[in-house]
Amino acid sequence: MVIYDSHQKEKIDFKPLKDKKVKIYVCGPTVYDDAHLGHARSSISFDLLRRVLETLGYDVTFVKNFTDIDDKIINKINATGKSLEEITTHYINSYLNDMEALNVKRADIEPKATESLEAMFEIIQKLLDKGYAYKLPNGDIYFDVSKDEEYCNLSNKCPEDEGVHRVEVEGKKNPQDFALWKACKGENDVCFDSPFGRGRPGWHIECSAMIKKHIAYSDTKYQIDIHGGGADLFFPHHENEEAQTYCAYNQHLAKYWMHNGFVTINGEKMSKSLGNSFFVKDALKHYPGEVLRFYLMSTHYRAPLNFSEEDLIASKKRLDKLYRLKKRIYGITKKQQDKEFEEKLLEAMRDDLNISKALAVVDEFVRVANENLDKNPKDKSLKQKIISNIEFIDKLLGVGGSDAYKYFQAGIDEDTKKKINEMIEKRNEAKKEKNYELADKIRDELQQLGIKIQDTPNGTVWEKV
RNA sequence: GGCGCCAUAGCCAAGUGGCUAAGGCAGGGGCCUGCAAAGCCCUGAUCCCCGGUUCGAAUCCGGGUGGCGCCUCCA
Repeated sequence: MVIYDSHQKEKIDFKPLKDKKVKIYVCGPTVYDDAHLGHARSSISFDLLRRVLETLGYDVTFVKNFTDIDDKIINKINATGKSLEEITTHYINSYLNDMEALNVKRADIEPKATESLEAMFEIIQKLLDKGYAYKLPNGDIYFDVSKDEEYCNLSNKCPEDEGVHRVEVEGKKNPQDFALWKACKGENDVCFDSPFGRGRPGWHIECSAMIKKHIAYSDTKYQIDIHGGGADLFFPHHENEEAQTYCAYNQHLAKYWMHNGFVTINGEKMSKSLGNSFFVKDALKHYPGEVLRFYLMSTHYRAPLNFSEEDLIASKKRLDKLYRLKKRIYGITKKQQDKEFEEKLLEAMRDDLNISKALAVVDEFVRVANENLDKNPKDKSLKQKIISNIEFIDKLLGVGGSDAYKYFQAGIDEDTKKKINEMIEKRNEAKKEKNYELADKIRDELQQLGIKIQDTPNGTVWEKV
């Protein structure tokens, strides 16, 4: 496996810290709102990584956190009058539902920040003891970047002079210093007890703590193998995580850093502050999760993906072809492994998740399979290989696993299905009597209902347009 | 202002020094079909511009132009 490391800025051979074990931590969402397509893409990107590693035989431990305490959540509490728990539980469930629809595997561990406070206290205490952190008179605790010689080596993105904006707080030693602990700010704040007084954690400390608590090695140069997240998290979030962990434990945080590119709309980053968010749950009203997944993963994970419905439709047509092939071999249950195909697909994906190459391999497989089925419609061995290959595609890429008929008939209720079948029956009778005028009329009627039919050797089948 | 990323056919998108620049969508032609649909076959770009390195560059270097991101919460 070769992956692109954001820190070294090049593709490098992946070698786990220990044996065949791989520990991955991905920054999950802050749960104050529904997931948008950007969350979906990030999730799918790292889901692909996980699937490839697992298929390669690695023993993967995958952790994705929920940030369930932060300013936006507090704002929501104050705006709605609901409790923290109510709000975060609601959005966590919503997120998990969306990701399930996108066929993203659940993480092995899904820690919440509010349940990892002890681990944060430990890090903060160590940083205070070692002189890497200082407490202000108001109770806030800051990380002192000037004490960390390695600060900024990870992302290399620290501004030398004044940045455009920065959180200004009275008493901070350096503008770049960031909060480890924020003292309670009054009635409308959400606060927890701590050895440093009541307050709440800074954002960056949460991830360092959850990593330490759940998966970190303590006897290696790095705590985990891979740390992932959106490209916007590289600086300052990941830089700060690394600084805290390194200064507290004298271990680097992760051996490999991976960052996914953004989903953009009209070329601009999709984000809540820009007001151009596109929620997953809304997209799911119009397109099946699998179609959405296929579209979002069809651009390499590091490149930006400019969302367009036109491209999504084009992408769906590509997936349709896989399912039409699957329909052609419907009913076959025996499998015959096709090692050559699996190796080809895997080879593409193990090159830093080269999805374009992988999908080209899938396209070629579909084309050749159709060609061979045209020539030898009864070739059992061929059909068994096709079944096996589609299963492998599902395992590795997370698409193609649905029932082929249901895929094309999604969103059509039973009554309508019955009606469609009756019309097709009538048309077939008309065809038998060579009453093509009537047959064509029925076909037109179906077309008007949004139903496209195909006469095949196995009878007439239909699809929702 | 600091630090980065990107620019390949109508659209999406691989390729990072060398056979005829992958693949998909759309378009055109054909086979198949009662006609369709589906499927299959054929069909398209010299790679943003200028200069350089090299026997040889879309691929490396320099300079432009254009787009985007991070530096503030953010996947």
